[in-house]
Amino acid sequence: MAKRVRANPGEGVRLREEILVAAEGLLAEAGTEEALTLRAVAARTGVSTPSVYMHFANKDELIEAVCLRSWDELARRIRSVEDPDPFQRLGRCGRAYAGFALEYPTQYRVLMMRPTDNPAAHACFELMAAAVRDCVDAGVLRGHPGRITLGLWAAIHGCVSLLIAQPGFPWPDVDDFVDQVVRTAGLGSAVYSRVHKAPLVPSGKLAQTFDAACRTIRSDVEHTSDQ
Amino acid sequence: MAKRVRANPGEGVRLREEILVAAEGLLAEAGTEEALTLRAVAARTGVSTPSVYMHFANKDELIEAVCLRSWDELARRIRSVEDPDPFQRLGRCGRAYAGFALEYPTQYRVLMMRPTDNPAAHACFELMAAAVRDCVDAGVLRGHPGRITLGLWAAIHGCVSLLIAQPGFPWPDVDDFVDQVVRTAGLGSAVYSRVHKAPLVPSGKLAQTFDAACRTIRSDVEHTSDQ
DNA sequence: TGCCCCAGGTTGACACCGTCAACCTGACGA
DNA sequence: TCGTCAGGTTGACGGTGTCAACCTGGGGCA
Repeated sequence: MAKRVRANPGEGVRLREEILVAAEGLLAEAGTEEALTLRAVAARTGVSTPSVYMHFANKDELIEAVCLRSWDELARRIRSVEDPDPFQRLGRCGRAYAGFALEYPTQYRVLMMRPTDNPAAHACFELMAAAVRDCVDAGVLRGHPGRITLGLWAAIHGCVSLLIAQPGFPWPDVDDFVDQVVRTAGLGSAVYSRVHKAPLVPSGKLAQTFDAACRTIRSDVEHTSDQ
Repeated sequence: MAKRVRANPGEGVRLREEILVAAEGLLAEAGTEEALTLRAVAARTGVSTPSVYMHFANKDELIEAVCLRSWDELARRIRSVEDPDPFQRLGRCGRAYAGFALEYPTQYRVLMMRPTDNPAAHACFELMAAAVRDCVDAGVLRGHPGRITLGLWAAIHGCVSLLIAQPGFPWPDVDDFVDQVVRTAGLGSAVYSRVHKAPLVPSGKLAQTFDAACRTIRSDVEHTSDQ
C-alpha cells in the first residue's frame, strides 16, 4: 500500500471522491450492501477506517452518495434516447432503463431497495413521464400520464429485478425477455387506458376481438404469424 | 424468561419449530434481513445462541427455512382462487399474489431477494403457468405459456416490490394500482402474443386501432368514457 | 441396580463489523 | 515564532456470526 500524502487544507474533497470510487468498485465486486465494509473501503483508498467519517456521517450516508451517482447515470441514459415516433421512443426508454439495471446490477439493487427521495431519482421519473406524455399527446395512450408511467415502471423494474435476483432461473434470452416486457407493458397500457375498470367481455369474445385488432396493428402482413 | 425444560431425545425437532416461529416474528417486526439477529431469535425462544446451530447450519439456512414457509402460504393463496372465466381467473391470481406480498412485505422482500431454487417456489410458478395455459386453451392468450407467465410475474412483482421498497412515494390507492398493473399485464400479453416482434404501425394509426378494438372489448357501452 | 453413552443443550472465546473519543501533525495566518 | 485548525491516526467499545469445548440428564444395557 503506497504512502498517502496528506491533503492540504481545502483539498479534503479529493479524498471524498476517492472513497466514493472505492465504495462503488467494492459494491460492484462484493455484490450486496452489507458485503461492502467501511474497513475495506478505507483500505482500498489507502487510508485508516475512521477517516471515512471525515466525509460521510456513517455507512448509510456513504451508500446513499454512491446511489446518487447511479441515479445521475440512469438519467443520462434515458435522456440520450431518441426516436421520431413517441410510442417507439417510450419503448426505447424502457430498454435503456433495463440496460442500465443489467449493466450495474448491484447498484440497481441497492438503489431500488432503499427508500429514495432525492432530486436525481425524481428527475428519472419525470423523464419517463415526459415520454409517456408525448404518447398521450399523440393519442396512442390515454389517461393520466403519471399513472401510466407508474405501471410501465413497475413492469420494467419487475423484469430486471427478477433477472438480477434470480440468476439461476432458466430465463429466456435476456434481450428477448426485456423486449417482451417492454412491449407488453406499452401495448397493455394503451388498451388499459381505453378499457379502464370496465367489465370485460368473456374470454371467447376477447379472443376474436384481439385477433381482429392485431391484424391491423401489425404494419406488414405476415403469412406465417401463428406459432 | 421462563426456564426451558430440556427436550427428551427425539424431541429436538420441537425446538426447531419454536426457532422458526421466533425468526418469522422477528423478521416481520425488524423489517430487514440483517436486523434479524441469531441472538434475538435465541432469546425469544428462551435458549442460548449456539443452540440455533443444533438445527440450522447457519443464519442463512435459518432464513431459507423461514422463506420456505412463505412460499407454501403463497401457493395456498393462489390455489384457492376460483373463477369460471379463465382470463378473469388469471387476473384474480395476480391480485392474490399481490395481496400476499403486501400482507407480508418483509417476508416477500427476503423471499425474492435471494436466489431461490426450492420445490415450493417452483410450485407457485407452475400454478400461475397453469392459469395462463387455461387462457391459451380458451384462445384469449396465444404463444408459449411459460414465456407469458414470466411477463405477468415480472409486472406484478415489480408493482408490489416498488410499493414495499418505496413507501414514501406518493402512490395512488394501492388496490387501484395493483388492479391497473394486473389488467395492463393481462391485456398487454394478449396483444403482444398476437403482435410479437412485428414492427408496429406509427402512433397515429395505433391510436385509431386501439380505439376501435376497445369499444368491442368493453362489455357494456359507456356514454362518458373519455377522461 | 448401576453404569455409560450420547442427544441436547451451555459457556466462553474469536474475528469482524460500525462507530467514536482522544490524540497527532504539518501547513498557514498573525 | 507561535497558535490554530483541517485532515487525518490510534485504540477502544459494544454487537454480530460462528465454533470448540464442556456439561447433563434420560434411556439402553450388563
